[in-house]
Amino acid sequence: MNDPAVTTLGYALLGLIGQSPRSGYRLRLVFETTPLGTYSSSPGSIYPALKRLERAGLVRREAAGGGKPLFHLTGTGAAALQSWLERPVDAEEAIDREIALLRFAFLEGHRDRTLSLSFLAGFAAAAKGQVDALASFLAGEEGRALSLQSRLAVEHGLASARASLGWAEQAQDRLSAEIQKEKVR
Amino acid sequence: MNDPAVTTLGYALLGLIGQSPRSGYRLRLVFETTPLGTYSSSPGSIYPALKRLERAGLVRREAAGGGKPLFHLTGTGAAALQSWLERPVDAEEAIDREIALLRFAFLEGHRDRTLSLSFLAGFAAAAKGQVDALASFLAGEEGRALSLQSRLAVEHGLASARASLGWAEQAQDRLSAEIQKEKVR
DNA sequence: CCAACCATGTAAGCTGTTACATGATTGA
DNA sequence: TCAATCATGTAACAGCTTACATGGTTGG
Repeated sequence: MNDPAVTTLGYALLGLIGQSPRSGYRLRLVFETTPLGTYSSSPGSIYPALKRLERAGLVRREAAGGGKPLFHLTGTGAAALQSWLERPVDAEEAIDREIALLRFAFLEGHRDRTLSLSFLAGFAAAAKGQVDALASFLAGEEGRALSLQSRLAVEHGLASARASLGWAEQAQDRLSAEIQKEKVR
Repeated sequence: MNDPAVTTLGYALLGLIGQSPRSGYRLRLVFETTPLGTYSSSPGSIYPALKRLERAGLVRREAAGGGKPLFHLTGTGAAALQSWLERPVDAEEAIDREIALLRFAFLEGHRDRTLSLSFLAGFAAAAKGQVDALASFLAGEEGRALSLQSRLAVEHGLASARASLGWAEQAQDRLSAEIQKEKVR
């Protein structure tokens, strides 16, 4: 993590709050009702995480017009989110692709769509790296010594990395197309 | 987990020890040099995990012929491993497929290959369930409201689940073929 | 009025991470 | 002899999970 004090759950919260200010409960519901639920979560993790973000000065509770207080990003919080979003895709993220995908989803908040495109390029490169690494592991000495089922298990990783690679290429096309349409309009 | 006291790392260790007795250091090296490294690890997690398994009576240190002591499975340990391996693939494992794959790799230890085949059938069904869930999420109200990038992020999950499904079908064929060959021989 | 949902928390326990510590053995 | 690798740990810290606790509001 860029900011050592912020976990993946913390960044997910920052990203959601960045989309629109919400209460703790609303944030919890997002995790409960969307595929974002992978970053899990129960009151026992979300509320303390929000408190940490608050203590770190990344979010602020603000009650607008007599309603319940909602969480808003502070300047520092927006900057922390931004720098997390712009981090290059590393090898770790090529293996555990969910975190990278989370970043991709939140990258949409930015006007500058080229950020998303370069993210996809980096993601594709990382996926390709994983494909190559697994393929050469299978072709190498250790790989050839594997039993059928261990080999199949590794091949699953390979198939999964290939799927990610294919997805990234297609996503680049679709995003470019959308950018073109926006230019024309 | 079946046994509440055993984590994924614990089962990975049980599986490896079940393949062949090893020292703590050898076990660590496996994690450092193979794709199993996803279940991570540093001395600070492996040694305490081994100690827990020992305390729980699932493994035993045994020094054969004056060498360094190696970890062996106890009867209880072998039973715990077995029941973990035979657990049906649930929805959670369909999302986070790595744990399921770990079980698949270790299932090879069993003579009875039909266990592996039924595992693959269950895995395929779970993957299909994920595919359907994500597809209907995208087709539903919430899905249609998604921005392009959020939609693409979910589609990545879909592509990944489809890859798993395809892999499982192919794996079933290859495993069946191998079983046929064994019968003939 | 009562159930369901809104809304926010705390506490115990456990596991994993990082970093540090220690000593034996082996090869150049 | 000195560095690398073998080999096994401990300690501090932090985060997540589960379970429990509390009270307001709304609809049938």
